[in-house]
Amino acid sequence: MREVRVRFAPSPTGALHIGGVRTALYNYLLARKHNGKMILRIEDTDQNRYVPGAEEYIKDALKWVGIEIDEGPDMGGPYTPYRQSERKDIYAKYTQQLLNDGHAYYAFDTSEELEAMRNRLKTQKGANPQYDSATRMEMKNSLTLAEDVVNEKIKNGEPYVIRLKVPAAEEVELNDLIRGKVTVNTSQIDDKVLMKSDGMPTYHLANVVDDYLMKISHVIRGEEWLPSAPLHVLTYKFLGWENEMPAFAHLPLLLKPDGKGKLSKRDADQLGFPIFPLNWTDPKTNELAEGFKERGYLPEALINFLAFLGWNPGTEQELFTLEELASAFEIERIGKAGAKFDIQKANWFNQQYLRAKTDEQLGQILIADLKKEGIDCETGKAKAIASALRERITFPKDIAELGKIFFIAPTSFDEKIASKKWNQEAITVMAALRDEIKKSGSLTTETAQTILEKTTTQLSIPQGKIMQALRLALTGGASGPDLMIAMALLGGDEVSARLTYALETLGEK
RNA sequence: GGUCCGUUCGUCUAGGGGUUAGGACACUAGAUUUUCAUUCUAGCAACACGGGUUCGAUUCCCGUACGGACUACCA
Repeated sequence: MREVRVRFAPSPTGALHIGGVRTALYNYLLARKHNGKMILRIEDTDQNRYVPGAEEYIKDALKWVGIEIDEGPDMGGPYTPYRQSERKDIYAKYTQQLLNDGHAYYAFDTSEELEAMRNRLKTQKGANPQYDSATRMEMKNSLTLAEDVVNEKIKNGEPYVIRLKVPAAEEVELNDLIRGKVTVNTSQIDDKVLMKSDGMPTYHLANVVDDYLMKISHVIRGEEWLPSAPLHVLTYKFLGWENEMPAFAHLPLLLKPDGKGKLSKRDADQLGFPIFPLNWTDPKTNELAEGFKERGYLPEALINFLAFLGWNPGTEQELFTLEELASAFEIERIGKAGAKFDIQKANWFNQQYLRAKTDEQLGQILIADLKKEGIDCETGKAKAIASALRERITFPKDIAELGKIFFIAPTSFDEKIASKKWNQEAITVMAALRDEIKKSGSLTTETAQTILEKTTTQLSIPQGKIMQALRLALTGGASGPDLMIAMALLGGDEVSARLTYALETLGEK
């Protein structure tokens, strides 16, 4: 088998979509599995859609999820440059070859003329409204115009494009690694523009030329390319590269969670989850789209989740590191059908990976988040809080959100719980408990438990009846970590102060 | 409209001519946790439809339906 060389070839037209991240991931996994190379190629041949900052964003996003690039615009490589706008003369050379061999031709039709042709054909039953073997002889091109007229037009600087001369009726076969044999008749393919009037190649030409020159072994890309893949095969043939043609694998699309159709930013916004890996500010609208990173998703969780959207190892293992994914990955195990994007599963992965962190790591997250709110927390305490909270967090920010109660006393109380649980019994116990705690000095998980037991037995009130009232008094809410641990973390003084405040505020009603 | 691609629980999927069609997320219930969460156990729940082929089809073939992609001097 030849050296595995794959490429991720995004267009810098905006933020990298989550689907693009998955495409990059599958490419990367194949490269890693076979000790091959991962190439980043920037496909910036459309000057109208170019968005400043997009290329940087793409690189940052790949870096964040852990996809490493072996060759690309920044680090270079044996087939430099890796930005298509810098390869114009290369494309010109091969376009000329195609022209010389009679596989391509000049076309001078204006956009109005093209539109008129399409409109005319649309009304005819059975006709494809496209520039192809059936229509090209009616158009203005080097096939219909005399040679000297063509030369004259070019000399005068008239705008022209170069089109591929697709044969009339041939079966073009393509063996897709995911879909198997795909056959298309050339009568369905139009004479695609290879070179635009601004001298830039189109995707169809640039992608074939670059994949060949960069010795790409596998083209793994989205399903939206499947219909034009036969055209690319044809181009390889015309260029004489049929034997070096890469293998193709067209990935199923990522679909919207509800309903039908492919996942769009709109759907994500509506359902309240990100679609870009990192924060992205649209330079046109100045609108900020929050990224998975900023939303609290761990890169390893996102990757694991994404990998399973359309692929699975065939075993029952669900949690995979990037390295494990790479060794388990097989193109043949990629599914054919589109996968709906289920953010709940992503959340579950995130929870799994977050919990796998140590108390130290979680404690550091807590310290950093608290600092933003002007709260200082020493590492020992942070670790203890993290340990108490670790089972109840999905996102890193949850630690500080839940842990805040250890630093900020409640100023208000959940009314529902108060009306249900703050009764005479509770008040009696709370008051007694406060007095006991005041006397006892320091508080540990064990002493808190002992004091609570002692107090409730003395008053002969079952503990279970007042636990929620106690939590309410201490935290203002109805849920949280183990109460004894919470009391020890708070310390005797703070506990009695909070009990006093609760007794005063909630009163006897 | 045309071309191409697809269709197993609500979702991600395993499987594959004879299976109690398996797992995970979500959901529901019970246990544990003197609360909540966690954890554990159980439950709910799927082969789009119609024809073939076959002793037998969810699996193979053909249609139909539905869905998607493409149909630009965008990628």
